[in-house]
Amino acid sequence: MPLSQSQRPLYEVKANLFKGLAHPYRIRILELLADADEVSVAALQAETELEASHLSQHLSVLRRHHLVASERRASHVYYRLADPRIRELLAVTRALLLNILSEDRDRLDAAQSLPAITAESL
Amino acid sequence: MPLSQSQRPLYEVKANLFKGLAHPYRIRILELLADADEVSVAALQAETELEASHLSQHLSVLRRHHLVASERRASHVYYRLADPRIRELLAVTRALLLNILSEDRDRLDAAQSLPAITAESL
DNA sequence: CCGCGATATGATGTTTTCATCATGCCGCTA
DNA sequence: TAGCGGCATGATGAAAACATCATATCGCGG
Repeated sequence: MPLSQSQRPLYEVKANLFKGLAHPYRIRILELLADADEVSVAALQAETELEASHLSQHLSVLRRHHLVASERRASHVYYRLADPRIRELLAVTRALLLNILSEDRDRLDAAQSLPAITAESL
Repeated sequence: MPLSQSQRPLYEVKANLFKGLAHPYRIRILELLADADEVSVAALQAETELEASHLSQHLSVLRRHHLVASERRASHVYYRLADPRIRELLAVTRALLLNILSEDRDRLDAAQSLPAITAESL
């Protein structure tokens, strides 16, 4: 029997959580859910333009990682974030990313202000 | 030419960041760095018990994702977090994880308080 | 200047994840 | 209850990430 999540070293569980987040479509899905509180699969499909079964697989990954919860009402299924802290996590990530990207841009700008590299300069 | 990070859709860049975090050893490394401000490769190797080149590859991944910065002094190389917000990100993640795990444990406890499943009961 | 300890890079086989397609299940409505 | 729309699951080939080993670089002491 594999170890249950709660008796594995915490850094493994953490890495596992990040694996759940490590795909562009899944980020998009989570951000849609973060903005809207509750979104139907049909709406997600419309927004993401993913093929139904492909979307469904990503939703399944998110469920497996306990990042989203789903509820069936009538013939539609609605998803929402499993925990409000996920919103917080996304927000911190965005802030971090903006820091990193702006430093990148600075480096890029600095590089571009240098003289161009030509065949002769080598 | 591939798109530079800063001109790609943000959700791709975000997913990419999470990919950088999506490995147990890399989490361990980041946590060691988060606690200590600056750690030499030799110390990281001692703590993680990784083979040198294996550790070095993970450090290289972390560098590529701009999560850590390194500096060589004398014959040793020292690593530190590239941005203080990474500490914040790890903290939020820990908090989120504890929420998720405690809910897991609740479900587990509830399940264990039910009568056992036996061959006869099926 | 040579060799050694410390770290990094490259190449390769293996495992994991992704994308796609086919198929299955469920609840609604005719 | 038959059939359809909405969603999920399973199987398969392709792509990416991982682990391991061999090799390369860099600084220092001898």
